[in-house]
Amino acid sequence: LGVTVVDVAKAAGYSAMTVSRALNRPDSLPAATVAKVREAAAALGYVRNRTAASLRSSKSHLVAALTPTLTGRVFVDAIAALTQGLTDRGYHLILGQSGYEGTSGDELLEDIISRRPDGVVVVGTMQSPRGRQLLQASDIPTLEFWELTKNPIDMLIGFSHEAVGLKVADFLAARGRKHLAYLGADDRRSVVRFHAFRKRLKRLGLPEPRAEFVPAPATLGSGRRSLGRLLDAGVELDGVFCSSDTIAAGVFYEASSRRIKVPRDLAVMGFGDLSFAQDVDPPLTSVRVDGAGMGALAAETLVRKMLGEKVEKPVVDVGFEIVIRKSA
Amino acid sequence: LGVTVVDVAKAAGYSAMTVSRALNRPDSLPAATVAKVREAAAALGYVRNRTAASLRSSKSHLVAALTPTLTGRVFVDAIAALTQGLTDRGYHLILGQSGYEGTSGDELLEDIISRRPDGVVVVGTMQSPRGRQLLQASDIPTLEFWELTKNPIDMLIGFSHEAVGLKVADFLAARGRKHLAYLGADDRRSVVRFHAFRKRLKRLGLPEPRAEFVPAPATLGSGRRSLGRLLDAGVELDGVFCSSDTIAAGVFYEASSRRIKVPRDLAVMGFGDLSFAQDVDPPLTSVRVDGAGMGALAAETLVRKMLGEKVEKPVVDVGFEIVIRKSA
DNA sequence: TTGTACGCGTTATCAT
DNA sequence: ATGATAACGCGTACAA
Repeated sequence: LGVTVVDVAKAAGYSAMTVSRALNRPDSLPAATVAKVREAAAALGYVRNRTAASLRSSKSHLVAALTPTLTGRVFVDAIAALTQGLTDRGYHLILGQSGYEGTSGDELLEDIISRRPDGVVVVGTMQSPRGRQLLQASDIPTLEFWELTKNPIDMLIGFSHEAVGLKVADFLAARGRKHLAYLGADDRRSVVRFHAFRKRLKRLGLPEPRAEFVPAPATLGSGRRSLGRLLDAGVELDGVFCSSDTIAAGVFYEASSRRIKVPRDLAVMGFGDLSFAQDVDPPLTSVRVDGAGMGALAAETLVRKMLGEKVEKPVVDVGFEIVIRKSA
Repeated sequence: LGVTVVDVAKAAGYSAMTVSRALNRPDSLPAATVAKVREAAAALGYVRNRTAASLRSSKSHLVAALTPTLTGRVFVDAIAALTQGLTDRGYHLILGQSGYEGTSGDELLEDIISRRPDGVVVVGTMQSPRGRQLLQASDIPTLEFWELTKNPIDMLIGFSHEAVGLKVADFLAARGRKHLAYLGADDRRSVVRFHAFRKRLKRLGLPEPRAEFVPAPATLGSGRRSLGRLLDAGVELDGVFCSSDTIAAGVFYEASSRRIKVPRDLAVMGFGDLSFAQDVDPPLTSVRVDGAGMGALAAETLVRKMLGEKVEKPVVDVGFEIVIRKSA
């Protein structure tokens, strides 16, 4: 592994430069030369050193992702697609978790920048002012991911959690539901959906919705218990909007154990359209978000920018879709 | 961002070397010197360049993870814990997905090695001979993760999928179940569990278990349909072992819709002990694996090795546990 | 088509 | 306690 281009050059009877060229841009040399170099490289077990290459060319071919603790199926799909898209284009993804409070977000960011990534994906949005400044000063192409926000640093791919809340409120209201509740995790995006949900209901002249929040990540059990609490408190209810399909599944269980019929007595909406949504009883009406698609688009967009091409649409709202099944 | 140690040195009235020392090993200098250097660095917005540092010191502080397409909750927990453990110790994780067949596994590996990671985590085990050779030749500390195998390259942290199959067979047999089936995804580890399961049943003199495999990742729906197929075929059944809790949930649904009582008529065992296992009806008996614990241990072990310390137990079987609830 | 000289930013090493 | 020098391995820029 201590083999360098110079060693390969000697073995092949060329100079280091020719080796470099043969390996990186084989088209610019006679096939014969390339062949000899490749042979020598293989014989010596040469593996190029991208650290050195990065230093010299100031291109790291590295993209850093800053994420809160990864959780949620759709989200994992998105990261997987992002990773794949980058890998396919010759980039590697390095992961930085901003979730835990061990390192402050800004420390993490500086840590990341010290690697001189060619691009950065910020999941959620960069809150800290110093962080934003650091990113802009470094003029590293930056893409915010997952949620639409008002002042993107540069590129942004996501969907509007507020729009979700509004649309679901309309949807349930249009179906004649009046006494609604929101059951969700307490992460920020879920809270945003709730506020929009409430706001729209108010505008529609419907009663203030009840809300039950539980610590993320929400589980089936917490959904079950959330509904239980509401019902035990005697709250009148004919529809619930859950912050995840998992919670909705819990609602199904609790409703069933109390002989409450879905959707007759209670309309249930989930979020995420997980794979099981179509297979539960009744099939779950949910909000679908294309995580994998977002990840792939993010990879493509970011790479384009990193290559210096112009990105025609730096901000993309990928939207969402209400998948209507039987539960609401 | 073009600020270098030399710039900081000038501003602080020292040499580049002193700046380097002040930033990296502050203890080795007078506090006053360190303070001045820090001040100058902050004023100039200096962020160290680890690419250059890596090249010179041949320590990248990078760990590469080679994973099949990430799927499964427990598994994601493990990766999250691994990332966190490494980050806390000053390393970054770079992700390489071996799942997709776009790049061959070996290409991916060479790509990874070109970054000169200080350590590599192979999820699952390195199959390809050339891959193994590449890793051993490079003498990069390597840790195989997730499943116990016979010839680890070096370090290994995981559990025995074979042991799971055996133990579950014993468990169901001990409870008097005789006509068993295995419902699972077709990934390799699931298949290993099945073979062990069958082998042990045979030794116990029980009938050959039926098996239904579906393409990974398995969903609730596929579990539901798998059971349906067996039942439609008139197979006699008093117990099933599922390759994931998700499949088991599907079995619950199908059983319920056919008026089959769990566990009276049918014992159901899951795998993974996902968060919902305790909240379904009846609570699901499952095999628990401590993903987060494994990830944390892997980080600790690998870092120890990378620092040149001796790793007393290079191979750790973290085991598993059957969590007995009501479904079996 | 191929080679030479130099520099990327840092740190190891030896000196003072 | 601090500095001078060189070197890590590669690619840019130019030359031949």
